[in-house]
Amino acid sequence: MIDVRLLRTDLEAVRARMARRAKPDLLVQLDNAAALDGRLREFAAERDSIRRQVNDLSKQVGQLRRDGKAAEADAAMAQSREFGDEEKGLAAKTAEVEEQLRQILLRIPNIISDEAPDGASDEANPVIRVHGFDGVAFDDHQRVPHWETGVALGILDNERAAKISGAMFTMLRGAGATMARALCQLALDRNADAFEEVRPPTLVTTATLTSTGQLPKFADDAYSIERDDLWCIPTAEVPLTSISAGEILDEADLPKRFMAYSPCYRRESGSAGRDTRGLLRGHEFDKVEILAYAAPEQGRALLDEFVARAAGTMEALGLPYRVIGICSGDLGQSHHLSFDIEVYAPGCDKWLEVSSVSWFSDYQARRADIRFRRTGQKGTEHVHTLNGSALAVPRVLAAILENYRQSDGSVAVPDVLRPYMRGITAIGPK
RNA sequence: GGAAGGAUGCCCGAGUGGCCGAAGGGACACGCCUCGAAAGCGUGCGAGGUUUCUGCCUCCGUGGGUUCAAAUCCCACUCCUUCCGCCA
Repeated sequence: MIDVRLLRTDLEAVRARMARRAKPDLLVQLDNAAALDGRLREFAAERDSIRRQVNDLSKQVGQLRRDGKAAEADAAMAQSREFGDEEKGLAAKTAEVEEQLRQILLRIPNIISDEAPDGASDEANPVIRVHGFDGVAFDDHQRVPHWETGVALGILDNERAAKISGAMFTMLRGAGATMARALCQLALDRNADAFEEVRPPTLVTTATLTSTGQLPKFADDAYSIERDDLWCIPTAEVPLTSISAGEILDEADLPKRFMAYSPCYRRESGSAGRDTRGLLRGHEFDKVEILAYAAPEQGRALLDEFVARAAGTMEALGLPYRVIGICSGDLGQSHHLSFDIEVYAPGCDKWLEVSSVSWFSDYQARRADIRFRRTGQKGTEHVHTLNGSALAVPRVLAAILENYRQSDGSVAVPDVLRPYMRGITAIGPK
């Protein structure tokens, strides 16, 4: 959530920056929030003054009792009781307005970085750079979609996945399953130099899913386990971000970095019928996520580092990729500045989004209440959070099945994966 | 699932209605001492809000309640520990 204080000190500036998201209703919500915040401050001042009088009178009652002045003590008690009643009425009004403000604030998106390009939708996202694609010719044997190759080689069995779990679930078999696991291992190993590996819970509380921004607005996108009031994580970003929820960190410990392999669960409620074939979009998939808590001034450089790490892994895998800048109209609710990495899959002739790397400024940290203290200084500030996919398995796997398909129909295993694949160098028909 | 005990500041820990935002210790910071360090001594040391008048308000797991007054009493919940049951 954004800092309410900005609405008091700089409402016009916030409005101007929020306008770039091209959602007119947002500006109305900003005004509403500012107004509610103003009322709340009046209530607070009033309450403080009542509390003060009650506190004073209560102290007097104690003293008067000790001095044996019963009549005066009773008078003070009566007076204090009146203040108490007044306070109760005020507290009820305050609670109501607080809740109204909270509900609005939870739905107001993050302030966009000035660096994010203007644009209405993903179609306006600029290509920042392309690697391994320009001028490269793809052979006919690479122009086979992975769902055909996968079935032919017996490593992709979505038909049975559907029998087991329904549509949009995938099942990898044999060398396909091995390669999926190898990709995770590769991504973890490539980032182990700087990130602590975590194996987090993948079922989380409502509070945890709210901290990262999925709730309350995007409840339909997540699987919920109502009986136990738990949610399936859509990404390891969710539990990793909440590791230090409610904690105050030392500046010296920043940036604090975590990485995690986890399954990810998504209802894909808004995308029924899109990319349903093969491995492009499933309800459950594996991903390795990298994440950092940072001091604000560290954020921008870390964002570049994260992009470089994700891109470096694609390069190591020998996949053509490009880096995309996310424009103002396409930036997610919690995002301050983001880049996507897409790999080219010649078989389906598509650029597949395999990584999204984002800087959230203090938006998530404020929701999760993660702060840090600067060395030798009093007070605290919210940290900045960043995260990105180090590697999203299914689409990378799809890209490998297409880019590495040989003329005989087999698929060569990229060199960097071979150590993780029990010596398999190529996947041939069974 | 059943039973018992517990949750206090960065950590440990005292505190069963007013004099408690909270003893004491540790850690940490600064100063003294020292060639330097350790030890000693002194000072400081939770967070947030409001204000700038260093005053006021809030926070002792969370949420409610009782009271003139709650860390302290009552209720509910959450989490932790131990034991039993169950079970990978």
